Amino acid sequence: MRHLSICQALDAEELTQLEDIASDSVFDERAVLFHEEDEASSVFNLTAGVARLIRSLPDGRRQVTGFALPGDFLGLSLEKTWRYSAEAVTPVVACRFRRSVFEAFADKNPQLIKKMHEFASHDLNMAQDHMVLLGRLTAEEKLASFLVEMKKRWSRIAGHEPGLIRLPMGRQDIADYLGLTIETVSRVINQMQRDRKLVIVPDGIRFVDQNYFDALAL
Amino acid sequence: MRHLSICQALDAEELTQLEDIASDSVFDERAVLFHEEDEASSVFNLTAGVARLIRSLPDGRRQVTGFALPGDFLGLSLEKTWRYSAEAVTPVVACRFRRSVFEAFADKNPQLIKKMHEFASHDLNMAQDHMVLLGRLTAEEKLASFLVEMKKRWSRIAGHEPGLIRLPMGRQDIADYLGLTIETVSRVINQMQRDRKLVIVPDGIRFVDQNYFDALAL
DNA sequence: GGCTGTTTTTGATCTGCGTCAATGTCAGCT
DNA sequence: AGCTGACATTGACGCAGATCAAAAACAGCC
Repeated sequence: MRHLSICQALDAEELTQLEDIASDSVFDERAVLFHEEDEASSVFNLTAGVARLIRSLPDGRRQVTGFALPGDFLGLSLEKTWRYSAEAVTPVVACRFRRSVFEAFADKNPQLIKKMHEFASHDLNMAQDHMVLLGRLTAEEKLASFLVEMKKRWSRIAGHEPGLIRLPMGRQDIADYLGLTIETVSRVINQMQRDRKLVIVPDGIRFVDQNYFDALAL
Repeated sequence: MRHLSICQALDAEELTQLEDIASDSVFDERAVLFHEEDEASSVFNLTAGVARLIRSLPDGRRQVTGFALPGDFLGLSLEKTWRYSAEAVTPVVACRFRRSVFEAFADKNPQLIKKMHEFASHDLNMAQDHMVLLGRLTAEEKLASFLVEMKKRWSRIAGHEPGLIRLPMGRQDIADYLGLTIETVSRVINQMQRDRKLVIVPDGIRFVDQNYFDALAL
């Protein structure tokens, strides 16, 4: 468990204690990390891979509320049940804490709770950005915003290839994230390629005309 | 400052201290409580009235990310700048804390921070619900969900008239909340009235066919 | 009451994106 | 290499909701 960002709040001894209550879990592609409405008995910190966070409607319609990348936390809200499902888009390695232990630990470390609150506030901002995207942007603007977001997020992750925007999730996941259909996602991305705004490469895309994306993105 | 829900976390003495750093502010209809990107120098707790929370795009498109009702807090994320604007939909009375003082107080009361984190987690859930609404529901489902939500929220507020669903915000605000146009909001609500699902009354609506709404709402 | 500005409703028309359907592409397997 | 199943792309068409335009309802205010 190296480089656990939330642990800025802790001193060396506390960090050792936290490591003691953690264990690594590995998930295959498509595996379910946890399911909406199940009891939330764990807190996760993604170490490697990408997961999609999903809310489903009874009739099968899905909204992907976000993608979890290495370094991201799941379950910091400490609610009794999960409010969304998480599924591995690629093979995933996650550092896992038993919820009860993590909570007891947090109760003794006010700085950790404050850090958790900062993370939650950040997620809330992201969620509000995404509401604007879903409610008010066109399909083209949605795709541009998504690609710019992914570029920003990958650039923060050590070992990424600059210039390459990895898109390990499928078109259907992108569509469900942006409130579009798979066909519209495919059409818009391919139109952007025809217009020389980007090139599609294995496992992702590359920007050709960064200005175009900056002008369109939220 | 009566019945400040977050103060469950505090004992009597602490509560007195918190009251000492609070002052009441009054806002006329349409007044701006604070503006997106301004320095967040206050924390608010609505005492009376309704406010809309807004994110705006450079070209004037708006997304209403939420409505604040009596009892709701604004600014608990303790970020340096506001990420959205708040405007009074009706005259508003708010209990106001100077941010620096509130933050210093919170740092000495871990239970208060934990409570703030619970509030933020709840807001995050609401935001995720709203993403599903914006991304995947039809206009009719959006309106039904909105009305059911307002019914639930008013019913928690002392002194409301049961059965009446107050809608103090205008049609444009509802449209910007649901990712629709004002015309579509008007058409759908009036169609529901023609179909005897609800009746439009001064300052709001009343459900006639509760089952219809329960079946449609998220 | 009548005047004025604002908001809501209603109607006619248009269009961006969804739907339906077919074809193409690629990875893994034998 | 050829087969198979999953996923992506492309095309034709349709429709939910947007846009444009006008009328109606309403709230202040003198």
